[in-house]
Amino acid sequence: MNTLLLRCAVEVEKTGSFTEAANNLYMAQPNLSKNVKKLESLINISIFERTRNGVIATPKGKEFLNYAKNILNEMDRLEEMFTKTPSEMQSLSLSVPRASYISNAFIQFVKNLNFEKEISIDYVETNSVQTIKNVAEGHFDLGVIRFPLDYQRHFMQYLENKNLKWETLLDFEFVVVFSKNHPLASKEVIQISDLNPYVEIVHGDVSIPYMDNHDIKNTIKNKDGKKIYIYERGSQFELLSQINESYMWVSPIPEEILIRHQLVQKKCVDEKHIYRDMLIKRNNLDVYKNQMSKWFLNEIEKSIKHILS
DNA sequence: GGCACTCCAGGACTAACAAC
DNA sequence: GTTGTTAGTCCTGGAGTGCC
Repeated sequence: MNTLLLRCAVEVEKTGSFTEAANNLYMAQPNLSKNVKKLESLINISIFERTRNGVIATPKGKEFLNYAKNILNEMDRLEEMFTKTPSEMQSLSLSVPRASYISNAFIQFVKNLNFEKEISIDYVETNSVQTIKNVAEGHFDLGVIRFPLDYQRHFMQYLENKNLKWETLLDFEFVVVFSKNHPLASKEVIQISDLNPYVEIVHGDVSIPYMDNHDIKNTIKNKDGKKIYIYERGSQFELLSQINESYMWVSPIPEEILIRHQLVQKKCVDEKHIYRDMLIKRNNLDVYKNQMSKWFLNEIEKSIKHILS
């Protein structure tokens, strides 16, 4: 008995056809047929019941094939462990919202990479609808989307239509962030009306499934106020730290970033909307098999614990 | 019933390789 | 170089299914 015979039998069970299994294994059908027969004579059982519409495994055959699959998996793991070369590519692509705790996790993730090996990482910050598109179309491995819980139904329907899986990362209330020199910086209790005299910095490409831009802008609080729309996160911190009259609604920011940019964040007593950050992935992609994904998600978890502590 | 199609299996043959 | 073994292909046959 050898692993080739086992692979033949396992492939036949997988496809339910000698012909298809032979194609998949790049061998002629008669040879595959002989290999399976040889295996059956070696173990003295019939692994398959041959029918006109293909083959099905017998009860004994199923039992045998389960052992065979375990052996082949172990063989593959063994081979993988000892044939990986130092040049093996570390690759991951992420499409995420503009969130400091996520970028912090990303930095920690990158710090842990092996710089001796090849690296190919894509990290894009964009809106939730674009992230869903990026992941659904296979351009990115993982995505994180953000939406107000009021719009959960829209997003769930959209994710289902795109055949994506999801899991919740974090529910939170937006906090308001501004310069430590902002007139409100010393105020203990902030109300939404306190912000009216000041300039709000807003991400300009907010998007909600099944809603057009006009509808979305109508949902934004303080819609008649003073606004600066930005499309990348670097400018946001520069504006907030340099323009003392500016403020922004954000997810909770890690303390070290606030210190670095000389910012303060405060809860607003009358802001009660809950937002949700959600991890999304394609149905056919088992990201937990991907070591890189695991590392990144581990850093996200740590980052979330950090901002909640 | 006849025919075409599909699937599996067996026989004949070939090529590569190791042992002597 | 010869022989035996192994693993592969090609050709073909048997048998079931679907269609007319």
